[in-house]
Amino acid sequence: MTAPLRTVPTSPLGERTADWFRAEARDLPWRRPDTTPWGVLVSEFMLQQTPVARVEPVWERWMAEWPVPSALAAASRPEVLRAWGKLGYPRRAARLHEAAAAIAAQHGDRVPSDVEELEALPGIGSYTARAVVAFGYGRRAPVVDTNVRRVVARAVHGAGDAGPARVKADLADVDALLPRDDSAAAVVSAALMELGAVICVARNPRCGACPVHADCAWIAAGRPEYTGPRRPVQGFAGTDRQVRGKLLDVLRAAEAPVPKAALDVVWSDGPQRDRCLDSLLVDGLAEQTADGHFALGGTTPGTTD
DNA sequence: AAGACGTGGCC
DNA sequence: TGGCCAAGTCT
Repeated sequence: MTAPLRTVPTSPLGERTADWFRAEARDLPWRRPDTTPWGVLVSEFMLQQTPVARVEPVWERWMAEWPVPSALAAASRPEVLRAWGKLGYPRRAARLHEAAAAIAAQHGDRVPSDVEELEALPGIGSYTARAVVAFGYGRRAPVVDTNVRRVVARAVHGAGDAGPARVKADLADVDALLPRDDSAAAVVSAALMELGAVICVARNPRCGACPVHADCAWIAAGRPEYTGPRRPVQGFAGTDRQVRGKLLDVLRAAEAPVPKAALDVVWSDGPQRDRCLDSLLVDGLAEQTADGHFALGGTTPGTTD
């Protein structure tokens, strides 16, 4: 091999993180070499705002039951919601169900490998689209999630934490860390996320074990504390979110449609309860049967025309 | 463009 | 104990 005429711009940060990742990456089921892009897509839906440990068992069962998009598309909405279990944010399950139907019907049962096509699917935004391109197809794509934003904020910018998203600038920051080569870039993308997930964590980062501590702008600056604006922590107790959760919990456990009285017992505030039940109907997570009972369900993809 | 949207574990 | 946090998306 001849040496390149011009030095390829490389990032020590990206390369060292990738080396560390190749040696230390967690053995997660969706990282197995035989995982399909569909398996990656399912994992990304489940991992949105949800810890790895809770996702693992659900992902295993899900992929055994629905190994291809068309299989999920053929399932009923109640089946899908029960399989989702208590992962949280059940609208994700509904959107994954709808995305599967679209992939089966419009993409020949093959998960798109193009960012724009992916983002056109329900429940898939900037992060998930690029994660599928990188981890499902081994292609170069800047993957920006909360972990990566924190790593970049610290290691590159020397700040204590990331602050509010700056979508374009964040993408550019990460893009600058990726090598040109597709598969090498995909490894760096996974590696940056892993670093943020296990080493460069939000509280008590493990800088002593960090593969890039020598290149870290935050350490160089003396690990200054983050002073910028914090996203307000969302309350939960007493919110519609909690009530919806309780309602759905009853419907998930029920083998047959339940009378409204079975739902009334989970929350004493009547108006709030009714509002939440209605929102579940609107979201396609619950449905009312002809005899006025309630059940898991709602719009099933493919049944409308 | 803030705020809604579940659930549970950790310190 | 209770705030904080966990691979976001949508409106």
